[in-house]
Amino acid sequence: MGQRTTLKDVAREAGVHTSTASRALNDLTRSVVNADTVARVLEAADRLGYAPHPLARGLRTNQTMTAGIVIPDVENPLFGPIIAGVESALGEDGYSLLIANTERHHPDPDSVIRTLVERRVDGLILATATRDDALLELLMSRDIPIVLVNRTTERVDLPAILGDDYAGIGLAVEHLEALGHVAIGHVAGPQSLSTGRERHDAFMAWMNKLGLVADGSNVEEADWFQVDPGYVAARKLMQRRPDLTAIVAANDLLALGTYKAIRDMGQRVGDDISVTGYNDMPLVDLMEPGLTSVRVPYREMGAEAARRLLLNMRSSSPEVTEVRLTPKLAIRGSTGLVAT
Amino acid sequence: MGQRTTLKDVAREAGVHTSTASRALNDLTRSVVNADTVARVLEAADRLGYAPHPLARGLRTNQTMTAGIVIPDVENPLFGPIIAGVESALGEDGYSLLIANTERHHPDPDSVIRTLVERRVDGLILATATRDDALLELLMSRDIPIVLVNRTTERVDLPAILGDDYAGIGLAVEHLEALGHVAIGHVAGPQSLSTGRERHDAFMAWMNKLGLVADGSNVEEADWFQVDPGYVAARKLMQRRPDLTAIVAANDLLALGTYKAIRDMGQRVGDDISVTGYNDMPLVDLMEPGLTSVRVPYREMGAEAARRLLLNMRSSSPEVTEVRLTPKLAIRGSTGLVAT
DNA sequence: GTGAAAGCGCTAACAT
DNA sequence: ATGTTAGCGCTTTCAC
Repeated sequence: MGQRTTLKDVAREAGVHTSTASRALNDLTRSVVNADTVARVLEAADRLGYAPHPLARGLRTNQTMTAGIVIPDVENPLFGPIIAGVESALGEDGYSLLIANTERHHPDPDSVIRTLVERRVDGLILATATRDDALLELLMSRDIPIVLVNRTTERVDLPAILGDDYAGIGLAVEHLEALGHVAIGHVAGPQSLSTGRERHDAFMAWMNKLGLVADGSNVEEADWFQVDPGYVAARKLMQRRPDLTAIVAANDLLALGTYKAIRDMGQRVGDDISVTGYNDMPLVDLMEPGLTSVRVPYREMGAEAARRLLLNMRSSSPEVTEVRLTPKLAIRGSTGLVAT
Repeated sequence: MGQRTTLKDVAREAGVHTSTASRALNDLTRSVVNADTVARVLEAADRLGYAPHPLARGLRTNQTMTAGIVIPDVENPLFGPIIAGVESALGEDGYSLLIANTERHHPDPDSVIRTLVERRVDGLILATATRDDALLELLMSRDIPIVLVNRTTERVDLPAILGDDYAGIGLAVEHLEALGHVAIGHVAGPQSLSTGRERHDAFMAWMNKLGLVADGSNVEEADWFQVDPGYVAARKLMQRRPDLTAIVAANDLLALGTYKAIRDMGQRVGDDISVTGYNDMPLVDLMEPGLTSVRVPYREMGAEAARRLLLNMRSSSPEVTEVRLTPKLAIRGSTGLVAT
């Protein structure tokens, strides 16, 4: 109830000056203090249940010991694991996580980041595909360490922790090819997003690599990473190329839209036309048939981003490496041997 | 790059003392300052891009302008909307949100909350079912305003924003009864969680209210809110009561487990046995058949919790009201007329 | 209506 | 090895 115990209380209790108590409590300066003074201070701190005031400390040291994460859409289940990974890795170093949600159609998405900056976060993790605007300038001019996660942008000289979409799409295409599929189509995501574009490019590259035909007629772009756009795109694709026996979708929602389109055309998913998704979202294993999907280690991605951020916050010459995490393929009923 | 502009800079620029600048910048004290002095200060602040240092201010005012939210499992898609609602409502009042994840099987779940308390959050939203331990004492002794969200506990004198499970289960049972179902079973959630218990009690109450038999033989408890425990419980239930034509599951995952069990026994979901879920998670509409489910306004729940918290942080006599938000029923293919 | 001065709790440069 | 002192940037008495 009453006042919280301060360093002064601890110092008085241990019979030393506050500065000595401060030094004794700090790992880095402890060595300079007499061993049994340290013991006395620690004991007093412990007994009084002392916890340093983060604001006072931060004001002095110019660090808040918080990082911020900017999420484009917290309601997307994708970000849960990322947040969990970030929070957990930051926590190990005593950092806390401030969360900011940039809803779609947010009036001023930048204000969200600005708020974080004004909060004096020590670092920032951006899960938003950052566009090339003044915002990045602001951030970099403030010398706030930044790590991108999941999506990246063109222009940047920023560290990014990403899924290896090239490898992931490769898993899907190779799996289909091994099942005998030759006429394989791609329901692509919006090419304005790095994930959409990269998966598309990877698809083309793998098709070529495996000697399969990819002339552009077997690709259709969806407007948005959602079920309905996936349905629309898949329909177009199948009407143009009725010979396709397999479709690689750029994410799970597009794949589920593709399910619908396949059924609409009187075909069976997995038997007549194989489908693969991307992300392995919760519940896609329970669809009928279960969706074969590329699983991206999102939690690990978040943790890795946090670790990179911690490193760069400490270092004066931050590394800008791009890390690609290796995905796995979860094979289920939506893919099967090519119909003969 | 260089130093950030401080209040001192603004004051100098406006030709006034820092204290005057402070008063001019603060909504509450502005009235006491000469109108054109205010204008001069505001202009200077604007021109210099001044943003107050939250740590300095917080140290002085003893407020951090942050709230914390404790989530039992960020990876559960349920919490995305809650977080979004909280963050958005807090943001409107200038508060930021610190997130803390208590994974299941976390070695020391309390340490998570303790961290938040040491961070001096101004308020706390708990989405965890708080057990009756010393922790709550700590929190209440610190006079930190708390709001529970989604789950509640027995003992407490704490405000809580919850779904109206009684009404929600009522929607499901009445819907089934209207379809002609009489022999209705319940796959219950863990009775140790408030949601599990409340939905169970609501089920019994509604069955009685509608004059349907609920003798306990038509209820089976699942160990955990997951698909497999749901499967196990549903199987047991159907073996004991082969006459059931409908099953109300305590959440969507249990309902999907029930799907499996129904199929295992050679029956068809929706045609032979109707199933309802609870929560209306993403993708359950795309299951085959689409799951009829009780939709809880989680985003609104989060927003409401944040608003209550803001109120209680301001007030010296916090309200401890419990708010129940009204759910809706999303009707899909998993429920149909009783087989004749 | 405005300025002067103190102080929130801590750390760090300087002195001893 | 410890104490003294100053100050991070702000708000808020208290004077005038």
